Order: sequence, then C-alpha cells, then structure tokens
Amino acid sequence: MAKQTQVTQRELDGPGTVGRALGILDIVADIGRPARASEIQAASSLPKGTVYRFLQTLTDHGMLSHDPHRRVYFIGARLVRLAHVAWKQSSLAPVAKTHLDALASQVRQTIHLAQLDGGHVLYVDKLFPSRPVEMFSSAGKVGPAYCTGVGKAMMAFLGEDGLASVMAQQSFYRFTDNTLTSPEALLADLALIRKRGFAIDNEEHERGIICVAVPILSRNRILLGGLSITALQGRQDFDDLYKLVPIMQETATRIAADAADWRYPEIDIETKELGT
Amino acid sequence: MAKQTQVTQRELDGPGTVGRALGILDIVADIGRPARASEIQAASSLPKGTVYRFLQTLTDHGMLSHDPHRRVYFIGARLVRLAHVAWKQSSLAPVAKTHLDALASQVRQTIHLAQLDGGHVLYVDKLFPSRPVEMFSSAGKVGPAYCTGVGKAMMAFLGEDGLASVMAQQSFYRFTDNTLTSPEALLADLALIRKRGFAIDNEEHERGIICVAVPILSRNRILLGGLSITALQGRQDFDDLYKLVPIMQETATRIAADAADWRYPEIDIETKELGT
DNA sequence: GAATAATTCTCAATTATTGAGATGTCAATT
DNA sequence: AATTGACATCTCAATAATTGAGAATTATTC
Repeated sequence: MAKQTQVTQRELDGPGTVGRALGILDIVADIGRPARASEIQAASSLPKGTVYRFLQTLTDHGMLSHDPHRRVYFIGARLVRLAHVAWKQSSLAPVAKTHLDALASQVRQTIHLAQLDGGHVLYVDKLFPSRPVEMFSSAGKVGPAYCTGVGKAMMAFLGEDGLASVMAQQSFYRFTDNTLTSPEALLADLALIRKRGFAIDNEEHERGIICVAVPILSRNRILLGGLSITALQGRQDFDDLYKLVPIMQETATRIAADAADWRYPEIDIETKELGT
Repeated sequence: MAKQTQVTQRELDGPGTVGRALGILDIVADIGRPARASEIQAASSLPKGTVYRFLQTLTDHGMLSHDPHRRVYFIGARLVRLAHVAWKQSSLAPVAKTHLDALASQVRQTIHLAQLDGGHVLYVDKLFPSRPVEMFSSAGKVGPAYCTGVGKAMMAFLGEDGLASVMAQQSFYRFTDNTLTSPEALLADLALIRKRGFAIDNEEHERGIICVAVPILSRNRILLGGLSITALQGRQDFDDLYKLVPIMQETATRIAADAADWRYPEIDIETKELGT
C-alpha cells in the first residue's frame, strides 16, 4: 500500500462478477510485483475460495501469469497486447507524436503527455531530450492529479460533474511542504489555472521539481489531456518556464485539432511494416 | 477480420462470466478501431442483451471507453496502466534492455524482442538503429508464430505439450510463396531449427524481409522468449546474417541469466523519478 | 518429521446472470 | 415533418452459475 500507488478501492463487493475479477487484477497491479495468492486474498475483501478461483480464471484467460514454482501470480503478457490497442486508439500519444517531437526539438526539455484515468494522471508519453525514449517504462505510469502540473491543468478544465468525481478520488497526501493538502486550496488553485490557462507545479509533488502544464482541449472545450514541461529548481526558474507556455499552448491546440480528425478513423490500416 | 490479426476465437460460451467479458474485450481489440455495440455483438456469439450489459460493465470499470456521441466503444485507457505493470514485470523487455542496446550498437540493424502469447508472437521491444524508439507503437504488436523468425525459434524449443497447443492455433495462411502452409512442413523446419539452434525467415511472412532468430532459454531450458535481427533481401543475404548468430546467442544467454536473477525481485522499487 | 501455513476441493444454498422481448431513442428517408 | 428502421436500453421471471464455509490436501518451516 505505497502512498504513491494509492488507487482508490474499487467496489469489490455487491453484484458484478466481472467487476470483482477486475478488482483482483487491480490488486495484483497495485502490488506491483509477483504476488502470492494468499497475499492477494488478504488485500481483497473476498473469501479465500473466491479469490483462488478468480486467480485461476484470470490465469486461464491470460490476464495473469502464474509461476507454479514460486507460486506467484503476476500481470500477464496478454495485457501488453491489449495495451497496444489501447494506447493506439484511446490515447493521444500517436496523434500527438509529431507535435511533441517538434516541441521537444525547440525546448529541449522533458515533456510529458498525460490523460486522466480514474481520477489519476496517466502518463501516455514522455520525451526526454537527452536519452532516447524508454518504451513502456514511462507510458502507463500513473501519478496523483492534485499535486502535479498536468493533473491540475486537466482538472481545471473538467466539467462540474467530472471534477467532483475526480476531486473525490484525491488523497491529498502531503508529498512536500508545498503540496496542496485540502480541497479548498486545490479548488482555489484550479480557479486560478482556469483563468490564466495553464498550471504550475511548484515542488508540490517532489522537491526540486517544478513544471508548467497546459490542458489539451478539443474545439468544443472537451478535455482531452494535458502536456507539461518539467525543470529542475535551481537550474531554471518559473520565469524561464513561463516563456514556454505560448508554444506549449500552440502545441496543445495542434494536437487537439489532429485528434478531432484522427481519433476515430473509419479504416485504420494497421501499420503494415513489422519485423519477423 | 483482417488476416493479420487472426486471433483464435476464445471460448465465449459455457460457464464463466468473466471469460465472456474478457472475450468481449478481445473482440473490441481485434476490431482494432472504435466499434459500435451492434458490431461487437455480431462478432460475438452472445445474445444482444448480454453483450450490451457487458459493454456497460466493462465501460464502468474503465476497460472500455465509450463515446456517446459516435456511439462507439474502444479499449480504455485503464489498460495502459495495467500494461505498464505487465510490461515491466511480465515481459523480458526491462531485463533485456541493456543487452539489446549493446547488441544494437554492434550490429546496427533492426532487432525484435518477442515472447509467445496465446500461440502468437508478442513483440515486447524493438530496436531500430536509425530512428529513436517508438513507444508502444511496436511493443504490444502481435504476429503469427508459424511464419516469423522469432515465432519459429520459440516454437522449436517448446515442450511437447506447449508445442501442441501452439501448433493448434496456427492459421497457416499463405502470406508469400515461401510461407510454410502445413503443420508437417513447419514441424520439419522446427526440427532443423532445434538442431542448429537458430531459425531463419526467408521471406515467409513478407516479401523482401529476411531474418535470423534465436530463442532465449533459461538455464533449465525453459523458453523465455526470442530475439531476431531483420534485414532487407537484396541489401543483405543470409551469409551476412549467419555471422550475427553467435553474438545473438550470446546476448540471449545474457538476457536469460539476468532474467533468472531479476524476474522476481522481492522488493521492486518503482523508478522514483517521474515528472509532473 | 511434526507442525504450520498455503492451496485446492466439495457441495448445497443463494443470488446474480441470463436472454427474449417490449420499450425507448436516434437518424435517415420519403 | 412524419415515418421507418436500426440501434440501444430496460424489464423480469427462470435458470444456472457463483458463492463461500469448511474439509482435505499439499507444501513449507522449524
């Protein structure tokens, strides 16, 4: 139960067999390493037999893998396949790629592309100018919404209903001295962000890390995602970052425009080229 | 129903609510683009009501996303998060990374890292020397096993039971003139591969593409994955590729050795560093 | 090798799933 | 505009699958 990975407990009880099964899946993902059945059952609120049965079912269906030797279960490779599809069709990353590349070549700083998922920030792409890109290693990571630049930038442009739901899922854990730890403080900041059009993170999540972030909004102002540029406190200050906001906003606009056209292509020819 | 994406129909009937739900998930993934409910229901063998209910359930749980305007469902972003975990803990990619980088810098050719999943080849990493790396865009892709280098390299070193199951899932669709289109031909090739220790793909999947591939085997000869180097027919021939086999095998050995140590770390400190 | 923990199995009661059809909703067409 | 047809959602009683406590089995620890 690491503070970071605080994924709001999904409803594991009541009706809904599939919901419960997916809950097990989440528990395994939260544990984040191969886990024993007993451990998983302890983390769940379900009776022994049920959990063991679910583990078998999920394993049979490839959602989990099972190492009989060590007697551990872990997230199965089948999900990697599903994720490929997910990432391609349900994330902004493919659409944003060219625009982010362009941005990266200009600003030469770490850029994150993120979306909201279940009240948390889901990073779908990351550009780090010096090192090449690390594959999934950053895409797929989740982070808190209330204390990150992208998180706040996105929350600020959420509809009333959506915002309420996301707010309810924030833990307000104090990561640093600057972390906003109350709904009131956060809402105040969100109002400001909405007004000026971008968010800042002043070491609220991690000491020494500051960033600016802008939302990515569709033409009809629907929130699509967020985009941030990160810097190390000391090496750069907010005055430097502020200068980047216009170009970031322009990038966001371009991404949104492309997203409108590309998000639901009628025919999606799978990139033919593939090795062997 | 593209020929490429021929994923064997999973059991959608009989007992097993979760199985059926996951089947729906697969159907959506197979379609590969946002799909209407009716389309999904048609692809399934389940009655209307059931499918619609599953779609709602899966959407509620974030496995699918739903665009009410266009009335389409598509794979949800939540899977991207799960996949991050999957990729990290259930794929060879993180472990293999350094070794593949080393290999890439020496051979300067396209390298694929793959694993077997449900009878198909699941690519978990790809190194393309010239362009940097494209994120998920290649990881997560699936390909046929019977007509690709890695696929055959892996099949050749499968246990009897495992091989039977994988064989049963091959479509033997003829992609090119060289494609092996019968179990017999394939088995003969597998015997040869087992003997000499590596596989070749002589334009069996795609015209003009040739490759060599080696299996990645644990110390106790358990199949972990496969590794291939691709070339364009004409620019290079097999004599060139054969020269690479030793270094590939050495890389495979190193990966296997690391995998034994790293695959199930007791404590897995999530890479702390993460933007904002 | 005994003791303890972890996992699998058993089985009747229960309850959630089912699915055919009726109802509601949207979009295109005449 | 109004009608049509396709699509999506909802209803509800019968059914069949899930459930879960506990026993039996298997591994692991001391």
